[in-house]
Amino acid sequence: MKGYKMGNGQSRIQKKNKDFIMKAALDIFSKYGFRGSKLDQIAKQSGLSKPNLLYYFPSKEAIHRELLSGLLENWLDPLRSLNSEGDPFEEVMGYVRRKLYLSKTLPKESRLFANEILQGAPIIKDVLKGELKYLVDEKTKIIQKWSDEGLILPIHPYHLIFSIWSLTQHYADFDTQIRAVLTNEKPFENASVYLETLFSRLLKPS
Amino acid sequence: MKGYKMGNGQSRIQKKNKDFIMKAALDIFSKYGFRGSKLDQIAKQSGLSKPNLLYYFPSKEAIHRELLSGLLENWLDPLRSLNSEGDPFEEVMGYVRRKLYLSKTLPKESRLFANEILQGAPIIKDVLKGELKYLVDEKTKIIQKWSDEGLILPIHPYHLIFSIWSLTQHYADFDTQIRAVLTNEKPFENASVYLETLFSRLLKPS
DNA sequence: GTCTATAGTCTGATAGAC
DNA sequence: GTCTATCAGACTATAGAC
Repeated sequence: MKGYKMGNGQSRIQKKNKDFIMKAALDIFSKYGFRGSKLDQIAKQSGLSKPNLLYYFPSKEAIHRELLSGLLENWLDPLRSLNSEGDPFEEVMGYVRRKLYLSKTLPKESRLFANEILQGAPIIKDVLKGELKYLVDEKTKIIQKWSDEGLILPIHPYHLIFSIWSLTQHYADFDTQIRAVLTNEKPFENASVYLETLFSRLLKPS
Repeated sequence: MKGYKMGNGQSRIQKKNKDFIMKAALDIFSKYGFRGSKLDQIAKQSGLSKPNLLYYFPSKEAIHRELLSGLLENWLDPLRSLNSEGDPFEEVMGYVRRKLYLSKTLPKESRLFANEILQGAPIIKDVLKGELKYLVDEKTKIIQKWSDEGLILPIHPYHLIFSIWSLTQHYADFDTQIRAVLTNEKPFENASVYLETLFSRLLKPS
């Protein structure tokens, strides 16, 4: 086994250590943002020494960029699969469910994204104005059509998308506040039921 | 006029400089969080020298704490005035309108709050678990009663509050993302109409 | 009250032994 | 590949002149 290389030219150990670093970096960057995060913390959290971090990555910024770019695909995919051929309400609700699932399973990634946006999106601004805007423009056309045809209630398609983003991501991003208020409940389980009701009343023709 | 003191023992100039500092600090802290913000930036932004900042405030942390505590009253008040004697839908909608107005007029304060929550609320956790939780517990009882009596549609009162928080604050906190997608629109004006529709369909008995 | 100068600490990154 | 040692710059905060 010794000397065995992975497909991308990295040994098992290299891959494992890179994973440790990425996991630790996600912990720290998602909490404190880029400038508030220190390599010392990430080193400690990952169990590696600070110079060793910089053996695997050229700089602090490189770690941060790699985290963000790994995140973006995950973030855009749920909207991509909204299908113009499907049942209108189920398609929108499917998007809601996928976004809520992301918030539940990847809350730190959600907070990393939130931190980036709060700072004015210095790194991903181009993606937002390009790929994201293009995707939203496409999908809102579909929603507008459904709305015009009476398959769902009349709705502002862009703000519908924004409300899906806000309602689902809130459970990850403001987790601390929600748990401070809800002491005896599992937030995500009731959120799931609540959002079904909300979007049903918002969109289903009666 | 020379030597005139304000009621709290501060001269006009002192008050004015403190204001400059607080305004600059809000700009910086709301973007980068506490640890990501540097006194140099705040000094430059406020037009004062760095040692002069520390003449008015004992430390960087003191500036941050004063910003947060000044914010909290603003943040809790809109919920406080939800009145059990009023018209149920109008009372909830009034809360939505007040929160959206805060997001529109104080977006930086909203992002300062978001940053504090993302970091696990190290400073205001006690307020969240105390004052905020108490307030939410009280108001959700009122909403539950309205719901039980059929004055509004059946609803999970806590998640209704969360959805009001998320939908209104999103327009301030994720402003960068929204403006990247919506290039030809004034977000807050359409948000106002959209949220009227959303909460009307969600709550009004038909 | 405001400044320059600087103390003392922290931070990202590098050098070099093993 | 990983470590110890350390550099150069940045950071919060203080001292002391004016």
